[in-house]
Amino acid sequence: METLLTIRQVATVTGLSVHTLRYYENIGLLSSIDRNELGYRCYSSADITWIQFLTRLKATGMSITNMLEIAELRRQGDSTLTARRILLEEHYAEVQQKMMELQHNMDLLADKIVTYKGMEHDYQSKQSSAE
Amino acid sequence: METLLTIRQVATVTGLSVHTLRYYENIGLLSSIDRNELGYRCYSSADITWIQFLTRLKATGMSITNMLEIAELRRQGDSTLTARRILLEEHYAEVQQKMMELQHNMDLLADKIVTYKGMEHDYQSKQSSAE
DNA sequence: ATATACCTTCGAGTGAACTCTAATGCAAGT
DNA sequence: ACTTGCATTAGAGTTCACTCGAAGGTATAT
Repeated sequence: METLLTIRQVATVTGLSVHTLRYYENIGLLSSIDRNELGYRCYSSADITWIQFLTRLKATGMSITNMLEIAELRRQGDSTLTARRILLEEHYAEVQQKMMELQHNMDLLADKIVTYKGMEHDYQSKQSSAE
Repeated sequence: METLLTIRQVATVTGLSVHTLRYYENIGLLSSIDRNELGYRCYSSADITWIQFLTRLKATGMSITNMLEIAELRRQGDSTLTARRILLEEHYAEVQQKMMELQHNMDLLADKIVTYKGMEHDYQSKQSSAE
């Protein structure tokens, strides 16, 4: 028999808040989380895996709207595997592009830091010569 | 005599909107933009350079609050050069850290894409054997 | 003279992604 | 009996960084 987790346990495991887990279910990112006899949510290990996948998409900057699109396709079954894989590949390519642009900006920032060091040196020379 | 730019020209050059330029001035990211006889803003080339620097900080994910801190130090003159440089270095280190984490998540996403391809293959075999 | 195309200010509105509150209920511990 | 600690729902509030609208002024073009 599979161990089922409470919402609080899932929050601890995934790093999401209890609020966020309910929010994700409300908007349709999580579908059909089972309830126990008291109406409490019981998460299966498949649910945890799916939440961790969503977390990874979020960590790479995917919007909730795009995650919803993938969640909706998943609900339709294995016939949508290719469609989902293509969405992931597109997202991957976009993020790679953004990372390259970010690295460029970081290089410019590094240049600026060097410039600052030169200015600090000049400023300190001026201060000491004025003594 | 230096060429001074209108707010619209600055918007075109920097890629920020006219609204955003006024917003930045209101909150203190831009200080003492000169006005002409009609009260219109006249941006100097030093102003443009500063705006482009802010744009770069923004592109690397710096919050407006942190940019304000740097802008405030800049207003106090060259004695704050070292303080500003240290803030930049800290920001740089944080972003490098985030980029490493992002790359890790991207690697996991790439693995997932490979998994999907295997699942697609299995699904297609099953479909054709069921014919 | 009037339309257009700018500019000004202040302050309200937007969208994303949560984040929290209120009202309510159950069930085990002291 | 009552507190604590968890759960439920709907819906309101928050934060960030803009983004826009209203009301009004000025200068050039027709």
